[in-house]
Amino acid sequence: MSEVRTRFAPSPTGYLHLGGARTALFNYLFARHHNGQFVLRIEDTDRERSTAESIQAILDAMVWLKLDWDEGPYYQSQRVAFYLEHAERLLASGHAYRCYCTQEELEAKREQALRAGRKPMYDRTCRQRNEQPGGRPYAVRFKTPVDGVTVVEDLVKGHVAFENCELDDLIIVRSDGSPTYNLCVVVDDAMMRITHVIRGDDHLTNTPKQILMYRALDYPLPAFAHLPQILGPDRTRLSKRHGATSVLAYREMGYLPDALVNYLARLGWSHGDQEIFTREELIEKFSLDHVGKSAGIYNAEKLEWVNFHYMKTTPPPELARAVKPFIAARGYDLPGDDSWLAKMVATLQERAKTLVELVELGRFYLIDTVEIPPDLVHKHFKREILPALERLRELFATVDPWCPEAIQRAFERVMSEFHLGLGKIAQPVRIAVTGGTVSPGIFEVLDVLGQARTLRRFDSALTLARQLVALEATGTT
RNA sequence: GGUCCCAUCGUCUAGCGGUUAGGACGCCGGCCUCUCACGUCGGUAACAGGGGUUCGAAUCCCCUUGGGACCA
Repeated sequence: MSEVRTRFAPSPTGYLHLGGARTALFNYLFARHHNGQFVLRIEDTDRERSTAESIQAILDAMVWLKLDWDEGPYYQSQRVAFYLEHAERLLASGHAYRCYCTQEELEAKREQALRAGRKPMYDRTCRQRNEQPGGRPYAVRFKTPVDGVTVVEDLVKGHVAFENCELDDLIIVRSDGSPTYNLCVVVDDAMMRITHVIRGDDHLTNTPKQILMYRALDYPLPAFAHLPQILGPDRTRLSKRHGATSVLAYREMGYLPDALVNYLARLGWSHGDQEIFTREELIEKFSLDHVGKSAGIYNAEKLEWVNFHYMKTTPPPELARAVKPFIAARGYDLPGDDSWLAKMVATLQERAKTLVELVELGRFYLIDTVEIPPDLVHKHFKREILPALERLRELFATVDPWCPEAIQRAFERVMSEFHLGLGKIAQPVRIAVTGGTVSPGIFEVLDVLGQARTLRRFDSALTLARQLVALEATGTT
C-alpha cells in the first residue's frame, strides 16, 4: 500500500490568489484525508518573473491558512541539473532529438502553415535529421508518437482522450539550455513520488504530453485530478477588478483564515447540504469524487456570510487575540486586560462581519472620550424625560457591583417610577456613552464600559442636554 | 484557427432513470426587540435549446448555442 503524496506547485510571479489557495487546500485535504504527505514546490524556473517577495507572500499565505506542508519547499531553480539529466536520458533512449531550426525558420514555417490552413505545428524537420551539425545551438524536442491516442483518466473530468497526432513535438530544453515547464513538472512529480497530481484544469491539455514523457522515462504514472477554475462574476478569469484576489488581502480585510478555507472548500466541492465544516470535518469528508466539473464563480457575499458565521462562533478570547492587530492598525491603544477585551468582543461579534468592522463598531469602547453630537442630544434628551435621566444617573452612581443585572435593575426602577418604556431611556443613554444610536445591548455596553466611564460620559451628555433645554427656553420666551 | 473542458435558481450546490427538483448565500416580508444586529418563520428564483434512447429523463446518447482553457 503506497502512501498518498500530493503537491502544490505555485510559480512565484505574484501573490497567492484564491484559485491557487483552493488548489493548495484540495491537495492538503486530500493528503491529510489519506494520511499522506503534502509537498510544497516553488516553480521558479522563470527567473525573469519570479521574485523573492512573491515566494515569501505565498509562504505567508499558506501559513496563515494553516495549510502546513510536510516536505519542501523545493525550488525548481535548484534542480535544473535533474531536468537536463532527464533530457539527456530521453535523447539517449531515442525519445527526444536535437532541433537546430532557428527562431526565424520556425516563424516562417508557422506562417506558411497558417496560410495554407494547416495547424501551426512543428513540421519535424529535425526529427529525421541524420548528421548533427556541430557548433550550432539546438533545442531538445520530445518525440511525440505520430499516431495512437493518449488517454487521461482524470479523477474529476473523467475519461479524456487526445489524438497523438494533434500533439506537437514539444521543446523540452530551449536552445539557451533551459528546461521547459512540461519537462520540469514531470521530472519533479516523478522524483518526488507524487501519487496524485491535483491542479487547475488549465493544465488538462498539457497532461497527455506529460503522460507520454512519464512513459518514455519509464516512471509510474500518478493519478490526475483537474480542478475547474474560479471565475469572477463576469465569468472571466478572476482578477483585481473583481476585488481582492490575494489571500493576504483577505487577512488585511479582517477575514478569519478558517472562514476563507471553509468558503474555498465549498467552492467546487460539496458534501450534501452542509455549508460549515471544521478543519477536522473537511479532512474527514473531503474526497475528489464530490468535486464539481464546472467552473465556479467567486461570490464575495457568500464569503462574507461564512466569515460572519465564524465571527459569531469563535470563542471571545480567541477572537480577542485575532482582533488585536486591527485595534493597533486603527491607532487605538491596546487594552491591557485580555479578559476585558474578550468581554468587549463578545458584545460585538454577532454584529461584525469582519475583524475590521468589529473594531469600527467597538470604537467607543476603545477611545477615551466620545464626542456627543448635539443634534442627537437635542432629539433624544427631551425636557420631559430629563428628570428620569437625572434619576438614572443618580442610581448608576450607587450600583454595586457594576454588572449587567444590576444595571438593568436601575433602568427598571426608573421605568416604573416614571412610567416610561425602556426605549425612552435606553436610547439617550446609548447616545451619551457611545456617541451614536447604534450599539450592542445597553446593559452589556455599560457593563463593559465600566461605572466610571459611564458616569463621566452620562454627565457630559446631561450637561449638554440641560444647556440645550435652557437655550430653548430663552429662545421661545 | 485547432484541440480539450464545461452547462440545475443571480451565485455556491444536492440530485447519480420515477422527487411537489432539496439546501445555502443574496433579495423581499412576518415575528422577536432598548437601537443595530443575532435568531426565527415564510416568500422569490433553476434543469440553455433541439433531437433521440426509455413505460418514464435534470439524470444516458447526439447536435446546436453559450462560456472557459490550452497550443500557437
